[in-house]
Amino acid sequence: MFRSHTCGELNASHINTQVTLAGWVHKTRDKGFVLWIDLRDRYGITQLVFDTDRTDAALMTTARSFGREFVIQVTGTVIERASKNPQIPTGDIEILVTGLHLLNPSLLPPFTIEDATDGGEDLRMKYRYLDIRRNPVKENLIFRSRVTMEVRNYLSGQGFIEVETPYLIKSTPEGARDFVVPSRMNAGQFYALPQSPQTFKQLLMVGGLDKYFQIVKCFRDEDLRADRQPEFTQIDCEMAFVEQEDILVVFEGLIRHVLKVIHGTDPGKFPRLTYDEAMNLYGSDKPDIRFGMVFGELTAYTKHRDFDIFNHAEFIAGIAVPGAATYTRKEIDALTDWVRRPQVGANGMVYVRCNEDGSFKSSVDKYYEQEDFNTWVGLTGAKPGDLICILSGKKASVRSQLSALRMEMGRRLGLRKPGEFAPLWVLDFPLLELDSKSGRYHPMHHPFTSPKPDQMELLETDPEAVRANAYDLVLNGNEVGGGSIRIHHKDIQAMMFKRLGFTPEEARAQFGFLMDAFQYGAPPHGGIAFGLDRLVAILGGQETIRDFIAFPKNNNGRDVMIDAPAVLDASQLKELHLNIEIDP
RNA sequence: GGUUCGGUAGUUCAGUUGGUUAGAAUACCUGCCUGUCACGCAGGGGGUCGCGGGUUCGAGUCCCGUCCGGACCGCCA
Repeated sequence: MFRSHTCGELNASHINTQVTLAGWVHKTRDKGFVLWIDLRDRYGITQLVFDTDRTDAALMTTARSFGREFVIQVTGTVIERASKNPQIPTGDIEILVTGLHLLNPSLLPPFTIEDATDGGEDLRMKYRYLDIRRNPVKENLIFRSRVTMEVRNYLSGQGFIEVETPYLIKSTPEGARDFVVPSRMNAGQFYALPQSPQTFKQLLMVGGLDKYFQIVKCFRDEDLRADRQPEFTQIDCEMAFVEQEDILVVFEGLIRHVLKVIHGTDPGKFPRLTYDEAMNLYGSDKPDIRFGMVFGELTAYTKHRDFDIFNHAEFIAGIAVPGAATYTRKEIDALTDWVRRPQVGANGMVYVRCNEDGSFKSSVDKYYEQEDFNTWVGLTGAKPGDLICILSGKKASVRSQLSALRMEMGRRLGLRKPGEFAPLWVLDFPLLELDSKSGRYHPMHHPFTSPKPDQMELLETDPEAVRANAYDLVLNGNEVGGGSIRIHHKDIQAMMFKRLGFTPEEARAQFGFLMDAFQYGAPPHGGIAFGLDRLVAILGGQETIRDFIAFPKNNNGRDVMIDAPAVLDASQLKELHLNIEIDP
């Protein structure tokens, strides 16, 4: 028996029992006459004690020789501490050690194994196995496991079955870039790793499985972010014989179940906004609705004076930042610089200070009258003490810039509270987007998404006006899930590919298997997929998903621990029929 | 592809206008310490200032290039 107890479970009720523990030497405190070792494992820390009165001298010498992160096994008696530590669960007791066994020594770790480690990100990733010993990372991984378990519990309870779909599939030029895998047995041919199991789950519906889910790795060869990894996990779901409302109800239930079990909270029925409403109110299709600052559109109320910038702008909108009227000129200038950064891209910012006495101070005082400001106050919902920030320009640009400003001010004012969860559905997404570079339409969700039934003919006359049976689940300003009711008729799917610029031959080559399947009694179906990494990070109140992934990749898609990706040796390349030339 | 911040002791960082022997904290080592738990006290070791080039009497500091890391824009059906 390696251990009789863990390092987290002993307390006063165990006093006088003989125990065997195993774990890592977390910290040693040597007072000369007495020596303590904090022994750590996954479950907690238990204090070992050695002293000159009660401990064999040789044993004490051995204990002194142990360094940080040595793995040891100890036997001893649980005794009451002379001075207790109320900070930790095991703080009432300690182990008077009678036997000591070194299981494995350790090199000195390159950073401290503590909650507030001195290690930087890069170093922690290189020695991730040490990083995982730290509470914050360990707790996140345990948290993820709990969330995943609850997802399985809920979906299983709803009659879903988990089916695995293949990882080695076929590349398609649509959407994100594929990771590809060369085929040794088929010279010159490549598999692609799935960006999602989309077509397979639809085929499972044709197969009659009715309610499917899978917690599955997906792969996208695109640039990374704090909340984006090249391989990530989705909760992938599909149902047959459903319409949109059925999906919303089932998966709203999933999120509410998880929130209830994990956090003991229930946000109630989720609010719903159409895409158009979300864009008008928040300038974003994934608004954080934990706070207000909704957009006031001022375009029609700014054109009657001599202010050229507004007179020439396509779109003018403002938000009322609560309590920010006290901002100094310097602070407002800094804010203006912030929105002018290339990442935001505004040309400038007009402000109106709404003073407590009802007067206004604005950067456009010489062009506009008090009555104009009163109109703007009405449109933005500003209160005395607020600062109205106004951006102007192209409609799409102003929306994204003002949304960025809104999120930033929400953050600065502490309105984006980590423990608060504000989910909502965003519905009725546009089916298609015009790609300005290629001049082609591409699907906003994916090419299997069904248009609203009454808008089929618009597909030819006004494609951008067509709305889809597509929906996103948004949580605290993040898209955590998205899905749609799919096309299940071959003819409609063919028409969609045509609209997207596929020739019939291309459509057949890439998705013939799907359209064939649709001819054999495909049921109406739809589904949704949740980004598990992001969902877990948000539920855990954190911004970055990396510490919810055991072995994440860095900004450049590298695993710095195993040093991947790496070059292949010549024999391996030959076997794969590959001849590599690197672009200079 | 781009913007931006950073790279100095094992680690996290400071380093002024370019000027003496590059500092602090922490970690580590040694000694002391009768109840610690962020233990304390005294002492000690520890540096190719990412790399290459340039300017200069003199470069951690300025310039150019490059590599590495973080955040972001594009991208992510």
